[in-house]
Amino acid sequence: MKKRITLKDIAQHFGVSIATVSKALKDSHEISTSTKTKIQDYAKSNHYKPNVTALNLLNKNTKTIGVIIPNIMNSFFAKVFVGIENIASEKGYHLVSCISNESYEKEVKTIDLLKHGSLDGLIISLAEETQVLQNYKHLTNTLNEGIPMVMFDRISEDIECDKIIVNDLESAFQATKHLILSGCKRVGLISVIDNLSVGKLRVEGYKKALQECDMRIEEKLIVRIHKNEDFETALKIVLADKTIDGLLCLEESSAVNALKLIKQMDYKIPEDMSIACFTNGKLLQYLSPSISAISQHGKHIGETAAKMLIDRIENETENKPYVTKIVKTSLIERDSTKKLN
Amino acid sequence: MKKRITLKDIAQHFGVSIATVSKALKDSHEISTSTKTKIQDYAKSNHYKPNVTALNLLNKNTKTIGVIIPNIMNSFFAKVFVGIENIASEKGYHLVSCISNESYEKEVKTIDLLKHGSLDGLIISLAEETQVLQNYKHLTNTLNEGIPMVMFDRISEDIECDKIIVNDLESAFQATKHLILSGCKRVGLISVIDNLSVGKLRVEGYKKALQECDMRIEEKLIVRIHKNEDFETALKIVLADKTIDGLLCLEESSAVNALKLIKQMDYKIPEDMSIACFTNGKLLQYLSPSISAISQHGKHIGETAAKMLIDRIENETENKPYVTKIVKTSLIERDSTKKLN
DNA sequence: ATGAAAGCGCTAACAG
DNA sequence: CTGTTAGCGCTTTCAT
Repeated sequence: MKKRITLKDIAQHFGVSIATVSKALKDSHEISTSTKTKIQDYAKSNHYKPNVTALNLLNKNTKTIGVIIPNIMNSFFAKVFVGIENIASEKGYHLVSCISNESYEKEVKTIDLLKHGSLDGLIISLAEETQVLQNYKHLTNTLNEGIPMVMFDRISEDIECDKIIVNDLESAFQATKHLILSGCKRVGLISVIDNLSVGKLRVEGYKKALQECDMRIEEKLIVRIHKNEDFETALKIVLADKTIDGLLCLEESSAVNALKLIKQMDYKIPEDMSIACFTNGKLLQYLSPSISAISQHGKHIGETAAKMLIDRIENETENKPYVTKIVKTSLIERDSTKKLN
Repeated sequence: MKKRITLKDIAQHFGVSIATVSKALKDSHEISTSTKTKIQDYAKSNHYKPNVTALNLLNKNTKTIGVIIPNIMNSFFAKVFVGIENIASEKGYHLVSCISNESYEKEVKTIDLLKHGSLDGLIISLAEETQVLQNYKHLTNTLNEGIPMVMFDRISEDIECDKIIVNDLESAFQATKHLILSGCKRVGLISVIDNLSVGKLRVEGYKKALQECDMRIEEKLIVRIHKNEDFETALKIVLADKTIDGLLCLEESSAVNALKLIKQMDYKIPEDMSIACFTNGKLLQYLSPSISAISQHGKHIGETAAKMLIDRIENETENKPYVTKIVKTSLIERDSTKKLN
């Protein structure tokens, strides 16, 4: 790397002290106009740029936020990331971003790498594996070391920090009710995220809706599909029961997969089967039929998370109590749950 | 932020010098075993972590790579990002990531923010606006300041650095030929990216294929739709010509949009109209019919870019000539271009 | 108006 | 074996 020009270089060039140069470049009144202009001109034409690392060392902050996301190919997380980036860049913060890839080990390693002083704060959504293991030591340690943290979506009650989530239970409740109101008599649930906190909450919301509508909760209608299991097989087993006429999928990809398979099985949608799902990805509106979905407002979540964190970083003295913000989802009704006349 | 423990703190605690502590923690042979163990134990139980900023200042590197991407919601860029992240984290580099949002100004601002010393290298794909303005001063400056850079996909010939691209021209050529071989007599082209270098190359490839097949190149079959123009209107104007029976879309979203509209116009696909497009997003395989697409192997591009950059960073002395790597795309044939019997 | 000195946290050469 | 010193690039008192 070509050596960058420093204050020292400029000082030597003019035979003045480093302090003078520093002040001159800051337009300090302590320095005579003539020295100031000659130094400023020289600095400019030689592309002097202050060394951020040195400033960080001095100021003990880095204007950098760490972002740990399970999977950027997931449209919800991508949207959150966009939101975080919006606010961060607006407020002059850098984003050091990592993809945990749902791995506990990667998450731990990443945090370890990040927190060694190069970071003012952290925004994180837990890896699936971490939620399964429920081992949060890497996070509590980070907090104990005084690094502010905001968790979103996949959080843990056991960690004391600011959080931002959606009303998962209620959203599932509403979506299920929507399916029932659109004519479904027997609604199944498909979860490939039963390991996640949000997955469990959504199941509860589903159950609550059934209860409220005086429909029986049948465990066999709740299909939990894990990583190593075959989606198609699992789906077909449930759908052997031909009275099922509605499906709540707890995330986008299982809805898309289900739609494809169900169409192949010669169901008509929504006539024979209605489908709704969580996470309003771009995909859903283009499918035939388009799929009704719960929008989690990812961008807004990201923006809020960034604001909360930056607020925490910049007002550390205040010692505000931790808050958990809840973002209300929106149900976007599409053809897959069209009411039949 | 709670104050982190430093070498100085440890030194004071034991009444030894900072240097001794530093060496002890490095398990230096210069230090007696007893001092080493007591210092190491104390450091461990007090969660001593070296201050990375101080080390960066000392070593004049940051183990940090800047990544500037036009839009993370685009599946190609998301895949590239995943690839970059893979390699970077494997080699112990952080990623400072920014989304330019296709804006020249954001790109310039970002680079300005990043390059002031907190960054060992940069990976970038140009914003659309930047490619239109063809103003690359922010990039050439960065290079002149000795910061290694790798450009991918949306590059400029005017910038001297390592690059990695796909064979856009040839890919379009092959896709067009594929449309023709599957029975199309008159192939239109839809470009919403005519501003981009890659867009222009793809048009050339399309033309080349027509020529080779002795088909006339008709400018009116080449639809260039810009940001402020209405996609639907533009598409319908071309499709007033009912003899068009094939469509090459230069990126994913226009293919998806076109499919939807064309289906609404009661075309049968692929019987009446075949469609192929660039960028193999997750969407395409789930549409009815599924759309044939050119995979640009984003993840591989990302990995390659990261490797090239890190190589450049870690072997700066060598002064290797700049290379442009070309990644070969793959055409994934799906139902939208099924050959008719 | 300018400069000397201390210090941010750490390392490394050199002394003792 | 341990300590002193200088220095990475910069800012900020405090002298002069």
